[in-house]
Amino acid sequence: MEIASKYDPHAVEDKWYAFWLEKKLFHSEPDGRQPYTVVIPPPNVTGVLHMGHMLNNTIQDVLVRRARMLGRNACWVPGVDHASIATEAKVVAMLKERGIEKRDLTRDEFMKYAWEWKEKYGGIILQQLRKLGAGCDWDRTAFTMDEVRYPSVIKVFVDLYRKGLIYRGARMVNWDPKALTAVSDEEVVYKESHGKLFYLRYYVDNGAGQPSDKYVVVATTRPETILGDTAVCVHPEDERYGDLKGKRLIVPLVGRSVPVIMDEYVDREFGTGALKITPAHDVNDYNLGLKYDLETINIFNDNGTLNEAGQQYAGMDRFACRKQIMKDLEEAGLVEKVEDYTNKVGHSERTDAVIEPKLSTQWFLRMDTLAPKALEAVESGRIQFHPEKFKNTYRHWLENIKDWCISRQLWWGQRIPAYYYDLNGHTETVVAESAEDALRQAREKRPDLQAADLRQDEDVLDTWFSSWLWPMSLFDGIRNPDNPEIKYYYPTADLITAPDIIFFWVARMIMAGEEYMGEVPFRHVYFTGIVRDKLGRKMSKQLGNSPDPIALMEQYGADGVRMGMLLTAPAGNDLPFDESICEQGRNFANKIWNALRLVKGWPVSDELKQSADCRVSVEWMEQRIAAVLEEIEHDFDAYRLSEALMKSYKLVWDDFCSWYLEMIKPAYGSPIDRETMSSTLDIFERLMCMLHPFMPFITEEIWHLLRERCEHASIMMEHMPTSVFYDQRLLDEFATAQAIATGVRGLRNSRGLSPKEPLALMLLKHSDDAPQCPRFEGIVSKLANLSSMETVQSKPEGALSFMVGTTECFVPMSQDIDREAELQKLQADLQYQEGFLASVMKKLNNDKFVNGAPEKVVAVERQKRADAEQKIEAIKAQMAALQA
RNA sequence: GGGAGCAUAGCUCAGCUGGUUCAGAGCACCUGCCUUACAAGCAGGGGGUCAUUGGUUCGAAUCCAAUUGUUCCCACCA
Repeated sequence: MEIASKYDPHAVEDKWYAFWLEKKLFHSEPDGRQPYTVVIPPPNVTGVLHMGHMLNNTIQDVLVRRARMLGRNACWVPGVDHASIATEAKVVAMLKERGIEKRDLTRDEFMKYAWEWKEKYGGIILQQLRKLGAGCDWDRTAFTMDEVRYPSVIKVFVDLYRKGLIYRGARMVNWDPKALTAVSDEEVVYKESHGKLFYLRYYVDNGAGQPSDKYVVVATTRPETILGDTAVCVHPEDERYGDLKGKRLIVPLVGRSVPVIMDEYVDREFGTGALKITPAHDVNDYNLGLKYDLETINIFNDNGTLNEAGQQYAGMDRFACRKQIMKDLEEAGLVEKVEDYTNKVGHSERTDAVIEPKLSTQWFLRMDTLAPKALEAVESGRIQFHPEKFKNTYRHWLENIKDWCISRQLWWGQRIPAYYYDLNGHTETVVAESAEDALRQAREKRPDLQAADLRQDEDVLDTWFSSWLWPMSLFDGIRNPDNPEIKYYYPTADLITAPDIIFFWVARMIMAGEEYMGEVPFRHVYFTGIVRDKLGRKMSKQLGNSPDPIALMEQYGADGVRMGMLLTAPAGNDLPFDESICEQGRNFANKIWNALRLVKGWPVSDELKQSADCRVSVEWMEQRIAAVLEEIEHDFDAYRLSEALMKSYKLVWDDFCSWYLEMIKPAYGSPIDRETMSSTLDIFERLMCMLHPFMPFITEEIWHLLRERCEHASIMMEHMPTSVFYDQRLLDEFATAQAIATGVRGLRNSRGLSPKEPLALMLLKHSDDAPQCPRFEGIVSKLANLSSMETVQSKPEGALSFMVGTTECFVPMSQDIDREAELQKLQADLQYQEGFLASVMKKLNNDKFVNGAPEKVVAVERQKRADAEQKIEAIKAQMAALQA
């Protein structure tokens, strides 16, 4: 069989992914096995694959493939999120390009366009995940607005409303004037902004609503909001303003007379210590407004322009108005001074528009009963976070949680199932799963009501209000809580997500799970890090610093990219991404490939009997695998995936390729015996199984090339090797053999001796220490190219030496050796050993140590002393021999 | 302003309940090799006062405190 010397992932990857799909190997149905369920964090339907997805989904795939090979019924459910704001923004932009304005469309017309857009462009990311090798059960692909998920969301809304957990209220919300919707606190990003602090004069009311000659200076960053001022506040203990008590002030330009209120909220140190109060446009002012029963004057339209309350400024944009009003204030002589000022201004995460605090009617979900349960689930350990440090963040948030604003002023999403109608001149509300149901309910109060008299709420629900149900709604557990699927697959096993959505999503899923299933939605949460560029910056479209994952996989192979990313990404640690890490993955794939070439290139002989060297080599490799498996299992238990991968990597590259294959390798052209070959294929297979979760494609390919397989066979369905008892003494013995071989190679290297020239090796036998690797002597001879290996009673003349432990090893030289160089080496060695001995002696001469430390520790130190003394003696003897 | 985390080799990180896993790994680097599996490779090698300063202890990378630096989260004083 002719096998190319370089591994080519392209054909291999496409071939096997198609095979897995065709054989439906990712598909799961409930059965008698223990389930292992993972739900994908649903990417935005508008999304395209980025590096964060790569990392996140690779981890999920590793866990799912491993669980399946460990005999569990693995089910990884994929899906996408409708992403209200992001998608609606895209559709609006698309329509705009076609000359259509959203405001000219009816809701139904708009939704038709939106669904068309979704069908055409949505979910590209799911296709891209296939390239990565993601073994999702595609038959279960879900969408947060599909025919199962949509009604589930509505059902939950109605239910929570009936339980009294959902209410409608006037609240100060974060208004996005561009998207024309309220956004949650979590969707506001504060950015440093260089602005001005304006000092304005508020004249004291003379009692008749006219300015007197006295004035108070008030500092503000937003002079345009004076139009909505309804009070000025000072600290009650501020002597500067003591005489203002009970007075009124005239708002500059506006001419309105407003009261002076006194409240400790005011920071006397800031500005002038006098604060203007605009209850409609500032959260804190709003609260003060409530406290002092102040008038609320809303001066803005929803799009951020001034409304009629803005008087002569009506219709202007808020920022244009700010300039104009400053000009007018200057002209009126009402400006005391202007300072440069840097503060943080809230921006909309989605549209980047400056957030406008706005008083509006929104729907809220109460958190006071839901939050404590979610906190308990994590505190009690029913859910474990990896790494654990995120518990702190989680706790802090839940302990200070505010009610969740769940309404959004958009069309793309689940429309809030609240209906309004007139009853005796005021508006009544009914909440119901359908219009028919709402009508039925409403008729109980107003029997003559017609369907056309009911008006459904215009708003939709926050997208997270659908995603928080994801682990349940995927199995239709909301509508049919007793169905066999939800009973089998819930709770899911592991959730893999990024820490930035711990509040948006993780905490809320826990709440929903507790509320609707009475059980947590998952047992473990694995938080990935954030993928950054080499400079430590977050990857973003704007910076253009994000590599195209598809192109990367083209270049390095999906396995290479997966391996490279995982190797450098311990849980919770940010990943500074550099293409070179993919190179390491690609190189590893190539290494495995070439190991296959070597093994498959050997002719096999049935006559040849297995040599003792080969037998012990096989034995060693098997023991070694068992030992590493034990470590890897611990790593997986602790979710240390990168450690597990690194150990697998070294097992294959170092132990298997660099040692084992060299040990059993027949002389060129000679055959290998059947038994060793067969064991080697077994070992190779086992290694491929171990690697398969990390590198699914190449392992499947090689597994098929190693032996004839039946048409339906796949490595995916093989059993993952598990650790068994292993003989540590054999492993130790081999470590000694390795040390000897390495010592000889080092000697050759430093003295420029050819590896082709066979050398004789002598081990100096001390009193009763036998040669330390009896079973591997033949192998050492082969690996180090020794002509002989013997134990001697005394030091040979004219030999180079090195030490393995306390055993001196000699290689006699025919030609003269460079005495000067050898002496120098020995001298350095001597110095080190003497220093080491001194540090040991310091301890042993310390009575407190000898008496205070455990017997075992002291014994170890004594052994160290003995070893060091022996080594020093040996070195000195060698030096003496050289100088003789 | 409040809170949490981190600081070990050039880079990314291990290092569990203080003591032979105590100073480690991978990559990068240096030297020598195109040795018929692999130069995407082989063999060998150098490199760290474990951020700083104190403390506890017979003994500290490991425990405690302070300092410095750094990251993240929360709040958002107009």
